[in-house]
Amino acid sequence: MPDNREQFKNLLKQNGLKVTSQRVAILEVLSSRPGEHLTAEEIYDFVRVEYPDIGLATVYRTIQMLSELNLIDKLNLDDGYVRYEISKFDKEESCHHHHHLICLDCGSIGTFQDDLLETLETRIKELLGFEVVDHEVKFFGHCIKCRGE
Amino acid sequence: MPDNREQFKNLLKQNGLKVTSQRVAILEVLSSRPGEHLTAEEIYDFVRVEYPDIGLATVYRTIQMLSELNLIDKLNLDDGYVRYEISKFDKEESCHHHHHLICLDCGSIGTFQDDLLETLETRIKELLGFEVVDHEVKFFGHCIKCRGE
DNA sequence: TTGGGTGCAAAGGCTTTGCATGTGA
DNA sequence: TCACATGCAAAGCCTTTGCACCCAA
Repeated sequence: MPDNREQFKNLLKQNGLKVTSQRVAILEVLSSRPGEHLTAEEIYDFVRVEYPDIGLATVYRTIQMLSELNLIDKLNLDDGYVRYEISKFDKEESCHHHHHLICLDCGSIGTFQDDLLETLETRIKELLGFEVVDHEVKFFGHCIKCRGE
Repeated sequence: MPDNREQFKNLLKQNGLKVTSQRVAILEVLSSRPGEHLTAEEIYDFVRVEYPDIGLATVYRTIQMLSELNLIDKLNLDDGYVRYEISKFDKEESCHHHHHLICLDCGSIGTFQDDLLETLETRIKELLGFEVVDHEVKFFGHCIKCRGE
């Protein structure tokens, strides 16, 4: 998406960051795979197809930057890898992330959008005085495919 | 709690594991600090007060075992440490864990028990055919203490 | 020109593993 | 006795960092 790419370049400039081919390529890899949850190593492998000379350290550094710019979301499944996916919203609006449905059988990662948690967050604020600004929800279970088998 | 300690010893025996003073001591440390979320290193430091000769590897191995026996729960805050706390239920009943309220200001970790998520889980099953068996929920925000300051 | 970015390799830091010794049952 | 558990140290493994070179602006 050339439009998004322009937005990205502007965002970099706005933050005093330089537009490099590596950064564009890494965002491109993530943008072209929405819903996939890639590890740094996997991103590295995808980017190397176009940029064989890129270093893994650059991937890590760019990932960190993209995360701070809220362009990508982190997902930790406690398997030793941190995974990343492109955010649905480019700006840092008060967007609550979707929930992840992790299949214990095949390892697939589904998603689910819901606003029921806001009820919960209101209740937490009323009962405990804790003001929620973000949340992270993971559901573990069996996906429809694995249940059928 | 001498009663819980007996239960623990029996559980070990039932699983063909030996009752050692190190294992008892480690569970004791976690049992006596409910609601605290200790790293392996912290557990190690506490246990060493009574057992100065214990090895860090033993702590890691015991933690893993306790986790498999569902006696302790894992908590990952993505800060490089995995934390552990004693489970509320000794047996592996269908107990859904409590939610964690993580203060972005002071780092304190509160908890919240709720069953609203079951509604959500029912909806997920109906809409997507995904059968939830466990979940993990973290809320990030500002605790009542930090909000007052 | 010039300060941030990159690649490479080395270092970091939590966790796991190998192995000889120790110890519950 | 003997299989499992422990301690110590080394190895693993993902990630970060140092540094010289490079390149957008």
